[in-house]
Amino acid sequence: MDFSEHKNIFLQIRDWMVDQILTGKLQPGDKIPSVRELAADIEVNRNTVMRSYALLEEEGILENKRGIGFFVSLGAKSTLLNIQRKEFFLEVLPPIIHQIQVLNLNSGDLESLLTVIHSNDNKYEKEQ
Amino acid sequence: MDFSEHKNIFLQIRDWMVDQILTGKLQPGDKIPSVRELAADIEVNRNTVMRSYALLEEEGILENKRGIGFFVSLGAKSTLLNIQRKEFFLEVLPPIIHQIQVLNLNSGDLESLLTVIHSNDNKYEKEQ
DNA sequence: TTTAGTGTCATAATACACTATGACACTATT
DNA sequence: AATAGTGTCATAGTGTATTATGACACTAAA
Repeated sequence: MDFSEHKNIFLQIRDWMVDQILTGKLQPGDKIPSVRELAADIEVNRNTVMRSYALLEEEGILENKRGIGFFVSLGAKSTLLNIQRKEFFLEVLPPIIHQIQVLNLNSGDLESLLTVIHSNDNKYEKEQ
Repeated sequence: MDFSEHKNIFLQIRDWMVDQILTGKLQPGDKIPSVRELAADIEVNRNTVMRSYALLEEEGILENKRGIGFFVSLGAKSTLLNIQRKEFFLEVLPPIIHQIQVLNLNSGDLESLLTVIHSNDNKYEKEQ
């Protein structure tokens, strides 16, 4: 994991974990790397990882078994879809739309974006 | 101007100034608010505004006349289009596309986005 | 019971964004 | 010449993210 200059590390760790779950690389019920292990892996302090995990636990994404470790909660996927969709529509999309207007980007410029959107139109299971 | 939690203030000021220029609210050649004036307006320290202005000057967006103030440079608009478009395609768009895939958002969900894109298809002056 | 692995808490140190403030050089105006 | 408005620089203080490290309670397995 490589960190961005301008966003807090503990939030980037949280986002990375969220992505792992939403893409299915981590399944509900799975044990996730221990605080110390992940910290060593990504060369970050234990306390920083702990802060990310605590945040995810507060959000209902992770569960904690004392002395054992953190696990992906059973409802994590649907909870995350709600949280992330809400954030996307409220926080992410509006400035993006504004940027597209201001930079005057058209269908040709955003071909890759349109392709992805239309491929989602053809998926059967909208929710799981 | 209201500031986001998780991004440096001096960068948000820079982004706001960029937006003012790209939307035409500030024109090339215009004098922009003095360091002290803007700082007072948005209730931020002089040094923070100074840092934003210095960054914009370094990027070729602003020019400085000693003892007088900062002005929007003549080439600011095309310079900004280059900078912001490059950043959009390299830094902004890829994670957005990834989010749309992961959250399985389709044309219906992103109607407002598609509307803007297609309205840009019908504009005559692609560059100015 | 011992050992190793978990999370958790506390403390101190470092880095940096931001603030607060004063001082100075330059420019335009009076 | 005096004044007010510009940017600029320096200094010190504050808040907070991050690091570094040690200690402790809990759990599982040897």
